[in-house]
Formats: sequence, C-alpha cells, structure tokens
Amino acid sequence: MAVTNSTRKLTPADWAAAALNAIAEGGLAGVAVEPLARRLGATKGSFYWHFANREALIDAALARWEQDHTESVIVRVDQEDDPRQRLRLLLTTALGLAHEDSIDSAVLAAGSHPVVAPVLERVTARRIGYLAELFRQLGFPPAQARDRGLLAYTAYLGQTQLIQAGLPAAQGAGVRRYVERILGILTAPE
Amino acid sequence: MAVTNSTRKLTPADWAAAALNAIAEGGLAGVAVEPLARRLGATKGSFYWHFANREALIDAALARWEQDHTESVIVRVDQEDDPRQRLRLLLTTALGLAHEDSIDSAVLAAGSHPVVAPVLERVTARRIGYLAELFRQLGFPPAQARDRGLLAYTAYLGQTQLIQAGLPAAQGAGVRRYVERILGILTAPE
DNA sequence: GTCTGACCATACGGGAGCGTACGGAGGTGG
DNA sequence: CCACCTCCGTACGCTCCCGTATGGTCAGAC
Repeated sequence: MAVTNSTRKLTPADWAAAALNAIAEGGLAGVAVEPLARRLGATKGSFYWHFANREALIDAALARWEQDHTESVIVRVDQEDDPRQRLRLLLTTALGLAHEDSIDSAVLAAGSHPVVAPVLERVTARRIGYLAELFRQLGFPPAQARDRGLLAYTAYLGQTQLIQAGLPAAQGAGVRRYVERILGILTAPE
Repeated sequence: MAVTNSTRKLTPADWAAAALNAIAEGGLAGVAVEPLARRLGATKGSFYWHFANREALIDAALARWEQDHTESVIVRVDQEDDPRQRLRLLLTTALGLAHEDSIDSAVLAAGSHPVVAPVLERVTARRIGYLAELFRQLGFPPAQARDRGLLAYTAYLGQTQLIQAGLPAAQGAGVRRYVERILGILTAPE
C-alpha cells in the first residue's frame, strides 16, 4: 500500500510535485530548494542527490505539468461522442481546473524563461490545435475553425487570469451558464 | 527643452518608469533597487531618498500603469463617433500595445501580491465595464452586453499572454484581420 | 557479520538584495 | 561667504538562497 510517504524516502516525483505547487503559489521564483526541502521535511542534501540543480527540478516539474494538464485532459475529452459535447466538456473541465489551481497562469507568466519557453510553446500549439479540430468537427471551414479555436483559447487564458486575480468572473454554478453562453457565441455562424 | 536627463538629478517619476520597465521584463521580482540604480546610473542612496522602501516604488509604478494603460486609452477611444468604430479602435490599440510591451501580462501574473491586487481589481473592473458599455451601445441587452464584454476582455488577456509567450498569435498586419474576425464573432446575434 | 551503495543531514563558502548610517557635493538664501 | 537644505555616494550588517563537501545511516547482498 502506498502510505503516502510519511517517513519514507523521497523520490524525484515527490520533489517535482512540490515544485509544481510552489510554481502555482509563487511563480518560478517560488521554487527555492531550501524552503521546498523544509516543506517536505528534508534538507538540501536529499535534493541534490536527486537533481543536478534547481533548473533540473523546474524541468521535471514542467514535464509533469505538460502531461497532466494537457494530454490527460485531451484524452478524456476525446472519448465523448458528440463534437459539441466534447467542446462543452473541455471548457467545463478547463475552467473548473482553473478554479482549483493556478499553475497554468503561473507557467504562462514565466513564459519568457528559457526553460519554460519550449514547453509552453508545445502545450499552446497542442491545445489550440485540438480546439481548432473540434471546431472543424462542428462543420466550420479550416480558417474559421482556427480563428475560433484561437479565440476560445485566448478566452480561456484570460479567464484563468481573472480567476487567479480573484475577480468574480464566473464562479461556482455560474460556470455552467457562462460555458453555455460562450458556446452559443463561439459556435454561432458569422 | 527636456534634455531627457543625461546627467540631471533623478525624480520619483524616473524611478517609477524604470520600475515599470523592470516589471515588464522580469515581473515583480525584476524590481530590485540595486540593479535599477545601476541602470539609471545612480546608487541606492538616491533611491532611498525618494522612496521609503521597495514596496513604495512598486506602488508608484502601478499607479502610473493604471493611468497610462487604462484611463488614457479609454479617453482617447471614447472620442470616436460610432460605437462599432470605438470597439474596433479599442481592440486595435490594445492588441497593438500588447505587442510593444508586456506590462499588462506581467501585472496580471503578480495579481496575488497584496500591493498589486487592489490596483488590478480596479483596472479590470474599469476595462470590463467600459467594454460592456460599448456592447450596450451596439444594441445588446445588459446581460448579453456584460457577457460579451467579459468574453472580449478575456480574449484580449489571453492574446497578450500568447504574444508575450512568443507565439505567432496575430502578428503585424495580421492584427487588422484578426480584429475584424473577432468583431464579427462578438457582434453577431446569438 | 561485514561491505557496499543509496539516501540524507550538517556545515561551509559565496553571491545578490534590502535597508541604514553617515558623510560629501552643490545649489540657494541671507 | 557661510549656513542650510537637497540630493546622492559609500560602506556596512543582515537575510535568503544556491551549490559543494563531507560524513553518517540504513538496507540488502554475500
């Protein structure tokens, strides 16, 4: 049984998970080895055994983020039958996640960092590409689909910004209403 | 003639402007007194004469940002005659500015900071409110206008994120085309 | 039981920034 | 020409964090 590591040895995955939380809370600057070690009940000696330096930790954390916050979601959404239902589920899932943690916006904010840039570029292209594909499946011609996918993604990004900034954007039960409104606007013929 | 201060004494406004640039480049963490002093050709002795501490500098920089990047733009846009033309000019101006500097997204990213939060809240409410007003002027009922204003603003925020992340979102001449597309989608009846 | 290697704690050196103390330069009024 | 005020440079102590060096602990191999 995985006893959630009370007094067990630490793994690189443990450090990466803690680093992701730190990014969500304080951005890249929040990833500091010594405070992280204290939070994990360990010391730097443990960290520098598993990682070469701080940058390697950030790398590992971003790899985990790329997997959990993009590919996993796409796989799950893609199991829906109806394209419109897929889009609905995607928007609901994404906005829901945006309420729970602010990792996405934190990573975006650090987009200029050389370690973050390539990961962010891949994730962004993947997400916009999938959205555009959904709009194509809804019957829009390619150029239209791409524009609407881009608009949908930028709207999502902005929404996460507002949420993280504490603005009452679309809270709780309002999410469903807002998603329906967005769906109506984005899928209406021009 | 303002000789752009070659060897002149420094004013608080000089420090605030430099701090704004620093925020755009490196976020709040980029606002460091000593590096800023070096860049201005001065030392900390000068800084701590004009400001009580680092936080006071950030305050001043944000006040300048609130004025220059919101009120000024609204005043200028509001001089247009046609509501649709106002919206078009606003989108074009905002997206154009987003290409030149990345202050907006940097401030957004620091939204959780206690000094930034109240300023950001005011600016956000003001911008969304003005956008909603524009959609009302275009004939949408209040609830519709608010939703579309919110969608337009989140789309703008997301767009600035993409631009700052180096994505080819809507570059140069493509801005006009993209603005027209967005205008078409956002002002089309549901 | 000893040995080896994975894993970790402790201690250290170094750098970057914040804030303070204090003294000096330069203009200005009397 | 002197006193004064504004503005700034220099020097210092402090904190936080990175990365390294080194020794200790514990499990399993044999």
